[in-house]
Amino acid sequence: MPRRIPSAVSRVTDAAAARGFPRFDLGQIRRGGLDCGRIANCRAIMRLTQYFLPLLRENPSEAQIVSHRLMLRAGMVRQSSAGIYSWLPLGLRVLNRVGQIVREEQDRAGAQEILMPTIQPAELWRESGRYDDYGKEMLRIRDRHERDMLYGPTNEEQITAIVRDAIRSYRDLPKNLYHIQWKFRDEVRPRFGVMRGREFLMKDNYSFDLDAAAAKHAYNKMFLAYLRTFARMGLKAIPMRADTGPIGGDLSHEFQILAETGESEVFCDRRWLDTDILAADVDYDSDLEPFFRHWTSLYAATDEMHKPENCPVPPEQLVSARGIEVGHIFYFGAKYSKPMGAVVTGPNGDEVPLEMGSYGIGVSRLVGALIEANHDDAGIIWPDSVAPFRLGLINLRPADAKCRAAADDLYAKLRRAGVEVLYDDRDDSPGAKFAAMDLIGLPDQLIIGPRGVAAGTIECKNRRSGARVDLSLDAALTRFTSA
RNA sequence: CGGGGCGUAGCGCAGUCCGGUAGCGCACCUGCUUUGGGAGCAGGAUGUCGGAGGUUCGAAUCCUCUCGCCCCGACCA
Repeated sequence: MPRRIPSAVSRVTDAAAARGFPRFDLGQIRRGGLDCGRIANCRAIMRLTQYFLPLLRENPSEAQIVSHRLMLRAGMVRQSSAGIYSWLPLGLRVLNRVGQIVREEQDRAGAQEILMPTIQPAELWRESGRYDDYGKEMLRIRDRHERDMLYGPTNEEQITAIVRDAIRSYRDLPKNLYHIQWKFRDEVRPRFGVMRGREFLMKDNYSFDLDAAAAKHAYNKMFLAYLRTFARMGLKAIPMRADTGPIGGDLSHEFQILAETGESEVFCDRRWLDTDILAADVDYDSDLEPFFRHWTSLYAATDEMHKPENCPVPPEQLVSARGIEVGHIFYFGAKYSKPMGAVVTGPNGDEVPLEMGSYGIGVSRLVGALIEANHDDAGIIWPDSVAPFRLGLINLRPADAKCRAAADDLYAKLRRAGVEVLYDDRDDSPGAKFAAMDLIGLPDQLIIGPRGVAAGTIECKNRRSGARVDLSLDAALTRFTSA
């Protein structure tokens, strides 16, 4: 690179550094030593005077349940039509966070990410026989050539077609492919905001194995991955024996979060309430059957699967509650591979239909479910792992030069350290700022005001506990940059 | 898809029964004063009353049709 260009760049980065952006070392970037994701993040607007955060003071009349109300009030989403939403900056950050945790745990479990289309040809669904079965929930579209298309409600057919065309031998197995993509199901009655939308973001994956034993291992891997995924979000999602529904198949578990606003009735052993579902770290390549048996030994079943007359749990030990379904896994063998001709040549030369499973996580639904599980009267309380920003920084008196200097300085240092901090630098009354920050629910708040600045301290408030502590600016910085 | 409810300013609502120049609170704009839990004063802007048709001298209001949204149920990640 010519010499004079880096100097021009360095002037730019000097100016950027003065505004709180990190100074980029081009050499370091070229050597791959600087995380480009972090650079992009550091460029993002995080000042409330510039950020698009349309807060609502009152509850919109169309929103009835708490997560829907709070998502609208906190400027996370706006409704476009029934069950269809636009995601605004704050909401999109959470959606991406949730998606990223799902992605990391899928990758860890050995699944590989792909991206399939939202629009699918009807032909594929005629092959599996589901085109007529699926009914009015499938949004059918006709293109300009009068070809029948559809907006995918799920992707079993699509993935089966991809795999059958690409995989010939049992040596190519196992495979597990996932994507995170928008789906559409034309629900008769969408409700509960993003938790029961018509358009929704879902992670779905599909496992392909040679025989039932290998397929069960794939199922167990996903079972484990799901426990880990939800635990990382601070959610207790109980695996429950479930009906296989229109996907079909032999074995199925739903992962349910207990919440008053859950849409279905679920039953489980009382001991689940005290069970801590850890983000278990188990070797995915080991025999997972003992693990699976352990986590399915305590009774838990959805309404359709629960039969009071032969329930193994005595009534006094049984809990009946409402559940939000955030994940669903299926083992269905050759249900799709057989009619669609997805076969491999086995070890002894026979053609064998692939043994398949499919696994879903409602990514957009989880955002609502997370709020159902984490809020109080003042607003949302984000778990750290999914919070749109780690910190909120409030400058109570932007017009005061000392407050401004202290807040700008802290903001710049936090940004430089890669901390995601939403900075309320607006000229507004203190009460309004406190209320806004509580509403959007960032895990911790740093509050800078004339009182503290005079004493050389800022206040640090934890959103969940409400605990407040006065810290020096340096101590506050260390607290959130040293972890 | 059955049953119910609601569409009036960005949000929350009154006005509709009983037709007569479209209102209130918050938010917004301007100015001044304020500033540690949704500030005060003064001034200002904002509407095809969901849409179409009809009745009438005159319709947010009455009649007909229609669209949208919400709730309960059935259904669903």
